[in-house]
Amino acid sequence: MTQDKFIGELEQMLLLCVLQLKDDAYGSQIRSFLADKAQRDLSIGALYTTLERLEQKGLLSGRLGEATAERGGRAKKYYSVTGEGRQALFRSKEALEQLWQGLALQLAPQFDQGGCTR
Amino acid sequence: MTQDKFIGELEQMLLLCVLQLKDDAYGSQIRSFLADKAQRDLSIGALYTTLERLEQKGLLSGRLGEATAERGGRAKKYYSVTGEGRQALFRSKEALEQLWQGLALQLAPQFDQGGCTR
DNA sequence: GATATATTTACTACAATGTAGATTAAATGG
DNA sequence: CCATTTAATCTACATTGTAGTAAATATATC
Repeated sequence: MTQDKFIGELEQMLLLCVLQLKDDAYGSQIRSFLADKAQRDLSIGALYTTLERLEQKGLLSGRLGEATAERGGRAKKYYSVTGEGRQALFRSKEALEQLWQGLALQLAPQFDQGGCTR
Repeated sequence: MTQDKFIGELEQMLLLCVLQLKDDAYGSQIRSFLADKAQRDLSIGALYTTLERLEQKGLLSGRLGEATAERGGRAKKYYSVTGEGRQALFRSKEALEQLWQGLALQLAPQFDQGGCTR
């Protein structure tokens, strides 16, 4: 076993969302944030399933919030990234950066498709 | 359907390896490159399966090389990244960068674990 | 205070990706 | 030709990604 396993891309993204949202990181906020910043629209189910898995793996920790909702609704579950989660994120970032090394420029000029070819 | 689907992290990495290796991008080279640059060791099977899928999705294109091996051995299959592949890579990079935005610094100071807690 | 309604999480099932071990293919050297 | 080397394919299963539906729980209303 490689011991330090890699995390999936969506998992990475959700960890980052939680970090960014700080004290306001719960389900629907996270979902909106992801859609807004990364143009990635998840269904409710997809979101919570992944959040749950991250918690089980110890990369996120969740605690139920008080019943302080303005309107109605069930209690929110607030998430925060654990030390292990931060480490996982950092490793993924490093790996990707190594592979992108010196490649950014060669990529852009090739973007000439996108529909109309004539 | 969201039309522009996201690719997995390993898929990203393999596409990047192929770009980096240019005219020398075939199985075992890619595998070595990945292990070297990103500390990610794949089994032979894991590698080729993913390469094959990328080809099927049109993100990679492969062509069999001549029988120019120095020693013995089967013909190599050389890969190159298609325009669609470059586009997919670019999108993933953009999304991740958006989410990392302004976060890099807050991460480093937290790296104090790693074994001894006392 | 019973019930409609809003907000949020949990459950269930399936598709796509990630992973590896064993096998096959094809070339060279003796 | 047979052992050896190099490389790719096959088969099977684990992990992640995804979504639809249901359940929980608060407020509003009459």
